[in-house]
Amino acid sequence: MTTTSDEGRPRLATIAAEVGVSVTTVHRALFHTGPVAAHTREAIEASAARLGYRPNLLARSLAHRRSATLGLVSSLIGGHVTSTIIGGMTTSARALGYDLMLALSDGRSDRERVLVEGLLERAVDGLLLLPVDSDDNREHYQKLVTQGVPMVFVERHRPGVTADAVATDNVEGGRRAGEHLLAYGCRRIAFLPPRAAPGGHWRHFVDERLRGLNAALGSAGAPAAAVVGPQESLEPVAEIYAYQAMREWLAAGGELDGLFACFDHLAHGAMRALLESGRRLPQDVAVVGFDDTHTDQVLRPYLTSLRQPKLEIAERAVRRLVERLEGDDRPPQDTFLPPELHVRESSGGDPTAPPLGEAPGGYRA
Amino acid sequence: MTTTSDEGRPRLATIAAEVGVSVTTVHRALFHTGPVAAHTREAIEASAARLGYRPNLLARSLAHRRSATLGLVSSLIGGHVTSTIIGGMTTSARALGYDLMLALSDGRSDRERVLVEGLLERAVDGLLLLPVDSDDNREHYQKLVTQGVPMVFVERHRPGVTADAVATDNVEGGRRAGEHLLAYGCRRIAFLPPRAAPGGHWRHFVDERLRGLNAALGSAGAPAAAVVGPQESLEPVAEIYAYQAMREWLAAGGELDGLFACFDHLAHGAMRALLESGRRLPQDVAVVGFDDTHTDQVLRPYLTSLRQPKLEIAERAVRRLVERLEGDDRPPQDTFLPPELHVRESSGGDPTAPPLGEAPGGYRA
DNA sequence: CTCTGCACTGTAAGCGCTTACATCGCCTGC
DNA sequence: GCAGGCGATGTAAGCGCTTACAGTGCAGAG
Repeated sequence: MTTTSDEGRPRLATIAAEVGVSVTTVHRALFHTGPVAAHTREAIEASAARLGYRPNLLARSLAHRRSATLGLVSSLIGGHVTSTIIGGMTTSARALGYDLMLALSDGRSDRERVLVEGLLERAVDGLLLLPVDSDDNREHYQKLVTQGVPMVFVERHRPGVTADAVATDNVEGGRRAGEHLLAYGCRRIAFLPPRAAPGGHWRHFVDERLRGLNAALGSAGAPAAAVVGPQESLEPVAEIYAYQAMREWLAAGGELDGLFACFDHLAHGAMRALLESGRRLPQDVAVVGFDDTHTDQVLRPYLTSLRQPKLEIAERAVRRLVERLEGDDRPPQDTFLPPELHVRESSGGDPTAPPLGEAPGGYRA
Repeated sequence: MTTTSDEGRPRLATIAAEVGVSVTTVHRALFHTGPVAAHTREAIEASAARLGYRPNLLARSLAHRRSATLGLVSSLIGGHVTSTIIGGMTTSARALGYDLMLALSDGRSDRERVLVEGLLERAVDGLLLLPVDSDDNREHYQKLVTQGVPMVFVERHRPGVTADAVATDNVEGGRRAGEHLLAYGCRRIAFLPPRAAPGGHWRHFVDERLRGLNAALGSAGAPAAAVVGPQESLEPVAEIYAYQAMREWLAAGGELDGLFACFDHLAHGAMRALLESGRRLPQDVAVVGFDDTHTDQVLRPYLTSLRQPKLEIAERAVRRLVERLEGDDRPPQDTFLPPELHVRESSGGDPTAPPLGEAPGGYRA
């Protein structure tokens, strides 16, 4: 069970023996934690270099009662947004002297609990949470909060847990989408949510974005958005689900001149269905998505989309957590950052504006 | 610097004191490492449960000289393939009792070295490496190998390092693409590599895929593939780069009836340029990509693509590493897994086969 | 010339868990 | 009735690093 790499791994004692001083002195020399005579220090540093000494952070952590490690629990990792945020957090954390330990729940809330416990056993100093978007673990998280485990929720609804959160302002995103579609002249605006995922995964996202949309419509005196369904589907690929849902909805007599899709993948599938139905985009239907993926700039018509400030979210979440670790005990706080609207061809933006070159005014299949 | 959550955290000694036995006995009871009288065990378990005892894995690791943690160093995380593989590895690792510690180099090889050192200081038992695809760190890795650090390279070329590797068989992928295009009737086949990335990032991928392609062409007596350029570009988004490169190449008189793009994002951009040039896909030009992203099934024409066995790669890499940790010392081995070719509309596949419904035979912009 | 102070070094007691070794009954076998 | 064995428990010495507490010796102050 012992890794071969540990066999003769040098430690402080190895150097101490070589140089002929105490372990304490070696420690002081290498970690600058006390005065050491110049020649002693040199001898120690030389010995350390020659032996290829590498401190054992496990031991340091044990002694310090601090591991300089943050636990990261995420329900998913594959998506553009999530993976960018996770990447940003590892980078931000490292800049502050912390490393990240990654645990993926694959969307299962029972597993999530186990993973969190595992991270705590590993003595992470705090938790960054992108959990499953369900209420199953509310009590568990709240209990950890009362136990004093520092945690920050990232891009997720916190089901009644008194902890910090940093997230995109989805309501504001919905509002901006709505205002934009209204300004473009749309009057019959539809909303396309994802399929009802097992466990209610995206529920809060969806609710918030729809709420913002309807807020905008409402204050302009426009009717509330129609919701494109059916949402019960077994199709797991968002694009395909959206294509099917939009087709069925249109076939059932759905009418619209504007569409806000809950995220880009859905918009892409829906646009395909709209184009195939003979509608022109954006003349007949203007479309707005959410996430601002690269595909938006390749798939015609170029998709108008809301872009989350992903790296800023990552950076703020990590910073907030580290502040907590370092003693800040202000009451937990929500930080909502508004997404940026990028107007493109699909909702009347300049079709030549995207980098892929000129194109005809409207776009048809 | 002490996290608040550590204050009164129960330890073995806490339970021992409560129950009135020695720490050793508590240890034996909780970790089933020796005989304990039934009533003693019950009392200990009850106490542990009431106190919410959570073992400190740091201490265990220190004593065991084994952390049950694998270090994962990746140059990137955002992409579909990489993030799926990383997700698969965390899952596979956990199934074998290991956790993953994630470090991202952002494509900088100097940083990569630092990250690897950091992970080793954290006493990870072994390394999973998806490093920058350059030779900069060859010596460093080789030195670690000689020091006995167990490591497995994943989806990456190992520049002369005697360690295990698990990766897609890119040469075979290129060959399959070539054979497929030939069978479809293509005679003037072009290859679209990514822009020359700073640091030569994708170089080995690219070389291998091209080599396979040309191998297929060669054994069929066809001329070698033309390489679409210019590859010097500052455009970082692959789709956009590909669009521009293909346009320029066509404008400069490039001719082709088949295209193998080094990965799907490139194919998407290139197809846009081909369609805008008036060519029909696949009648005038058949296109094959690599990665099998979801976009392939939304963007018309649906793209023929090679799919890496991502989860199998993840699983095998982790398994190989764990085998090493547990004493297997067979000589390092390369495992290459062939990608699956998924034939779709862009190279003559049934245009109705993809899930998005029927479509006309050819496709034009 | 003694005293204070500081630069330098060492000793030892942890951090929380592990484990080799020792102890003490008590049961079984002859 | 006693050796041997085994079950149940304890003692203590680590794992590698940290740190409070003590020492040295030597400078400069008084």
